[in-house]
Amino acid sequence: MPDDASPRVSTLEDVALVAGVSRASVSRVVNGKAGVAAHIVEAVNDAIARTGYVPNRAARSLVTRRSDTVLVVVSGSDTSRAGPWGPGDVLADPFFGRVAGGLMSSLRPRDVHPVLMLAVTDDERSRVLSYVREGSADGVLLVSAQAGDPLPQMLTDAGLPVVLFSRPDHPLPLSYVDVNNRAGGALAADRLVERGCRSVGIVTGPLDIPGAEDRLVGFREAMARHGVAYVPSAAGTFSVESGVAAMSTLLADHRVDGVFASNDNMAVGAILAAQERGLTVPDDVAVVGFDDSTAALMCRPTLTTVRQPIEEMAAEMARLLLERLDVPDQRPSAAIFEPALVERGSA
Amino acid sequence: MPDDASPRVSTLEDVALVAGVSRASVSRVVNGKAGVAAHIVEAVNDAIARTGYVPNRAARSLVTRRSDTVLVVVSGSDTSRAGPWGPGDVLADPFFGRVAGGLMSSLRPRDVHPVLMLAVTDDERSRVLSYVREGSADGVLLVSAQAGDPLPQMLTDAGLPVVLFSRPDHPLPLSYVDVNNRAGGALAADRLVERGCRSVGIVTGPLDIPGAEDRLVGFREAMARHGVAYVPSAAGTFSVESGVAAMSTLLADHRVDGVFASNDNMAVGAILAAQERGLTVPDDVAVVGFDDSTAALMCRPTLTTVRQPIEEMAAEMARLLLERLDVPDQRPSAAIFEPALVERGSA
DNA sequence: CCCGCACCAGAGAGCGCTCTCTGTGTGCTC
DNA sequence: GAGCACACAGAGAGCGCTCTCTGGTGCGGG
Repeated sequence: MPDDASPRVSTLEDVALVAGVSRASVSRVVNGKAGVAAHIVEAVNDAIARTGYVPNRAARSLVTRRSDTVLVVVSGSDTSRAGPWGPGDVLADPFFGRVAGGLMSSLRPRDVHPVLMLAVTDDERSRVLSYVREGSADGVLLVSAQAGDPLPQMLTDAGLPVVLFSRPDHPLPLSYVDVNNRAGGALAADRLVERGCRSVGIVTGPLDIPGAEDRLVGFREAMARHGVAYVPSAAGTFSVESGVAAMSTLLADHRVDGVFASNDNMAVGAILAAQERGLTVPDDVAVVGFDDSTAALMCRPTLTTVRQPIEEMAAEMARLLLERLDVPDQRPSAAIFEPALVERGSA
Repeated sequence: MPDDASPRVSTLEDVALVAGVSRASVSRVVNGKAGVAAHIVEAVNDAIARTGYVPNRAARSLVTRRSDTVLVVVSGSDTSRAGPWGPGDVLADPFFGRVAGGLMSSLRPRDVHPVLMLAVTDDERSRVLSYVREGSADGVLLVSAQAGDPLPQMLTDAGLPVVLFSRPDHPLPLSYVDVNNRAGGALAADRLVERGCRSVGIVTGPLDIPGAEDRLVGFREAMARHGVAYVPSAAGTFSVESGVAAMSTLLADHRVDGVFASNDNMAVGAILAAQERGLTVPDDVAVVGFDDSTAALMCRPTLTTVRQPIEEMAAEMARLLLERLDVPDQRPSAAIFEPALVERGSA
């Protein structure tokens, strides 16, 4: 530590001394407590300015038993969402950054700070528990990209405040935010039918992920409503390459003229695969994506896609946790967001 | 807090009581200090297991004056890197996630945790300073996407340990990691020339960003070496759309047959713009990108691009900070990584 | 005029931990 | 067998803060 200028950083005590009041009064002023005489407030603020006082968070946290910190856990196997960019892959998906941005918009006004943690191994999972047990964080915001993730269960068992992004894969007494995936699938189906597609297919995500399953179900239900009983499907892994592969089999086996891909990455892959076969999008085959991510504007034609308001969802997720921390004995609640179709060129 | 199961979380004292030793001994065992008799170690570990003891980080931090936490600051104006996805845009670029992943790979083994902070306003910048002043973080890892960012200066002035991603725009006594941008520009030039391009252009990033400037300089120098004195340029903002726009003017004004775009997003835009004009990539016009990001595989042809090892760079950045924290009186150092050309379809 | 009450500043304990310092027991040397 | 050094456990202070509790002051009412 560079102790050149300041041999020791100033404490409450120092401020009290300079202001000629007691530590308690300084504390009251610093924390904006009511019932302090104006002249004392002034003297203290003056002393604070003069000493450059900054309250020590560890000391405060020790007595208040609050860290004003939440743990943001990204829990997924390394290969589930993104490409071969090494460990920490999950983070390379812009999805993650958007979630982070949304979280921060709720956290910042409350002066709560997010600390990032990856949890793919068992060891890492137990570290998550320890971290909040040791009082380093007040709660957990969990973004799980993994099917059968034991972490939600572990956290509720431990009685720790947690909010999930996406519905957990089996019912648990905890809060989460999600998009109405069924409705999203229906939106895509309606669009494809409206365009006059006669033979539609779907590129799904990994079906052990509830959201991916729901999008499929919603899509199929809507197609059934339109009188189409059978919808061929091919599963992908949410990556561009998997979209290319899935689309290729769909095209080869079923000569589809309309496809719903369960996320934008795979939709981009689907467009690429179609074009490679000499097909024109959207005339020969229409493609609808899901997410409205940055990828939607990276392809031609640009992607018609089902938008999920990730930033807002993440913001709400943080808000739910904060609320839970303020009022501990709350029942868990779910916030479900309605998706919207964004019409661009591909369908 | 759900005090159902545990009325109070167990402390060192409790463990000491159970183990029948002193607090000091427990502390020694917990921290793996040498010189503790085997039977005591055993008794303590046993007691820890039985009580479910987890050390309180605030208390520890209060006395050690170490938080085992570093601040990861993303400092940039909201609009500099990514698209119109609202506030927190900077994070939507996969670039950020890759950096985060790289950082964590160095931080995790040392059990240091990253807390995330955005700094675009003055208020937020001063919060960064406060945060480490109040002992909440031991140092700062700064990813600045902004030209003329005052934060590096502020941090060095305050004498706080900081490491930058990318060379600061004016010389400062601090450590940073960067890629050899000049060499990267040269790699792109060599490739274009090698392909037989006779009229090359460059889509630059914002030229007040040192890295963008360096890529331009490196590219021009190499072209000069190949006997080409003049290289037309058009500036973009690192976004896909800006790449489309810049490429369009280059194509219209200079009929280029080879282009170097200063990042992959803009390179994708360049390909799109070329194809919109009925040109074939790479035959009519070759395109080289920079980064080797996820976008490189989202277009057809796939992107030939100058790879910068973002994860490794970020990992090194964290390592530099950790080192600086261990040995405070170190001179700042720079770690420059060599870029490499990744050959794919576009050039 | 004196008592009581409201209001607000100060004193002091203590949050859970680390770390220095002291004390004790052991094994060694002479 | 006495003295000494060494190894290791325990006692205790104190990190910077919050918060309860106490006590002093000034006012109004009886």
